[in-house]
Amino acid sequence: MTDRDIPDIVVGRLPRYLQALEHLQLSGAQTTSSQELGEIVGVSAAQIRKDLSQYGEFGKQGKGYSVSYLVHQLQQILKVDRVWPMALVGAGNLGHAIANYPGFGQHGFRITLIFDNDPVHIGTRIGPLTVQDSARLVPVLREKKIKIAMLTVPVRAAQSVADQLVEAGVRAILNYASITLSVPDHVHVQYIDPIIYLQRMTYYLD
Amino acid sequence: MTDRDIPDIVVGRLPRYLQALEHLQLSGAQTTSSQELGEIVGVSAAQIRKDLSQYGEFGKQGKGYSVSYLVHQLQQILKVDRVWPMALVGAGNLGHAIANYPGFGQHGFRITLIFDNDPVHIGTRIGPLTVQDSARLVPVLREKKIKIAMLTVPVRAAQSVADQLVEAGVRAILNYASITLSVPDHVHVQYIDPIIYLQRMTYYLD
DNA sequence: ATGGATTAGTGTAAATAGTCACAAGGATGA
DNA sequence: TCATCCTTGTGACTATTTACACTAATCCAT
Repeated sequence: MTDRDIPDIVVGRLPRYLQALEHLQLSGAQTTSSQELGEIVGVSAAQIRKDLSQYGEFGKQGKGYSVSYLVHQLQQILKVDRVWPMALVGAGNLGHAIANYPGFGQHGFRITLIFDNDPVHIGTRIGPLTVQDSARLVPVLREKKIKIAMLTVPVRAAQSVADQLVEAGVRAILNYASITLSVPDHVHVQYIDPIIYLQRMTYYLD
Repeated sequence: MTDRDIPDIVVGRLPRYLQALEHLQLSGAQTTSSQELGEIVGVSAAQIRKDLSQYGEFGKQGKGYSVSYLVHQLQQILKVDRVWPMALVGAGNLGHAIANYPGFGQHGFRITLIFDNDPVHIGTRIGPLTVQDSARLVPVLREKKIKIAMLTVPVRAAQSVADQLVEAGVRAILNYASITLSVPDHVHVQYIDPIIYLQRMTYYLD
């Protein structure tokens, strides 16, 4: 079902479909169509149908898609039909904001560990968690079998922390530091850098 | 020079080249090559040469690129060779973290206005700025000719705030709310939603 | 029941993006 | 000076992605 040869660009759209479907669900919609969904996410109806057809037949001709069923299917495809424990490395300003953001838990992503290398932060509490010393990062992540980590450390520390995450068996890194990380092929990295996005938009301004 | 028919996907890579070049600059490098740059950002050397060739000839055969010259050129192309005043709408947790992040200023993006509609926040200070009532958003942004805004409001408010931003003449929105915004063609939107990125990675996990 | 309207899934064509390989320009060292 | 080594810029080619158009299934109003 989830063959590896489905292009990454298709995979990248699935979470946006899911997001829109969950909003539809909240607003009480029972069914939707590729047309409607496409208008919400700004993608052509044909594109959505083709993307979904990579994984099966989820709709009914003449009727559309059952919202709850499609939500369920997409959750399975994206493997978010379970709870993912995550580690957060970096307990600075951004780290705190992220640790306190309820959206992760609402979508099955649970921050279970927070690390920092600064003695000022180590031992302090953020919500229900205590900030641990980064020195113990590798053994702890290994033992807890953590597969996902978020990186909110300064640029100068990012690559070295990433190396440790890889060593600890982490397979997915959400990187907030403004640097391209070098990791093995089996590790996935996604970048969140507001500057990059802003520069991408100023290009089009006068 | 900056023709509109240069594909968006090319434009999207330019900020990453610039980021890498600025790091090279900090580490003291005088020149670089498409080869080296490609290794840093994880893109083929030919891709980089082709992307840059859309805008001119910036390198020297046999020698490579002058780092500082290419930085300068990319800054011009991306229009970040100036200071952009920005508005921040939403003074919650995330809004505070963003307002206090020094990276924006370091790259020529200056947050000059902060808005919120919650009386709890209105009037409070964040750094040198006072949080203003969202009710005054449109006239104030118009008067100050603000072209870029960052959105850190709850999902339920995001579209309505976006509509106001458009009305106020904003041309670029960096949206942190997990919803696809509907805006006119002349307004650019970039999305920062960690859940989307995480789901994109869990797909590839076991 | 029936005809018209709707909508999914899909094969094919078109458009877009990326890779490759090479000519040409410039640097370097004997 | 001249031969060799680098590295850019680019045209041709390949691969990928998107759009289009059509069939078949379903719904709904009459």
